Amino acid sequence: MKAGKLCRVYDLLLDELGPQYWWPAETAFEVVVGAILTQQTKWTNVEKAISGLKEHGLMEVDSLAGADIELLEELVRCCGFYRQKSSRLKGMAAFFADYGMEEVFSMPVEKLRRTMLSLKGVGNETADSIVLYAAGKPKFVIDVYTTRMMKCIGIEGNYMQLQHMFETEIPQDVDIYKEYHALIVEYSKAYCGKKRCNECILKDLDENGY
DNA sequence: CACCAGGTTGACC
DNA sequence: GGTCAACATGGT
Repeated sequence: MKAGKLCRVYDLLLDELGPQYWWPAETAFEVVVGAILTQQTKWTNVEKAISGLKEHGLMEVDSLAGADIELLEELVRCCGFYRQKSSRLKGMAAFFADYGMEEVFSMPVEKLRRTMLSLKGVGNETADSIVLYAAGKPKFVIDVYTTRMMKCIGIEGNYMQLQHMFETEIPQDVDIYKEYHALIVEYSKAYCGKKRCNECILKDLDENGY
């Protein structure tokens, strides 16, 4: 890609794993729903909830906004935090029903980010996932895997610091942002335990000439 | 049986 | 402006 450390890591991850083509979803709205559901739970649980929502015709703005809260709780229970997630999904849908998803997603990146952050249940990571993967705008998503991997190659910082670093050191490209985040997650899940985190990435960089 | 998962929130320094 | 328990289920 280029010469910086972050670019070399990207090249290594892409070579080892190949493109991931995130986010797995049929529609932009499904990305938003998945982004809330996947918080602190495994994706397999989210898939179950999503298929249940689809079976009940709730994977669309208006129907989800008007859904019965007890039915929602039942459908998303497999994702944990079901009381919070059910009401937050409904609140999110109500917001998009009011303002229109097209209208909202056409806002400039930073304004869209702030708007998403104003929703209950949407913090930094979820907001950025929505901006990048649902609205298709350039925002780099930081998560626990990213923080851990950066720490292991000698880079520490809070969410906004790490995000700023990524956004200034790699090309500002939506597809690269999408792939990079996905690659970090998949690499971490595949090769790195909770403790010995990403020690291996340093070895890989050296041994493979990145 | 203990621990973790593609976090966020509100309370409290 | 940081830290921390609470939120909850399902898999290993």
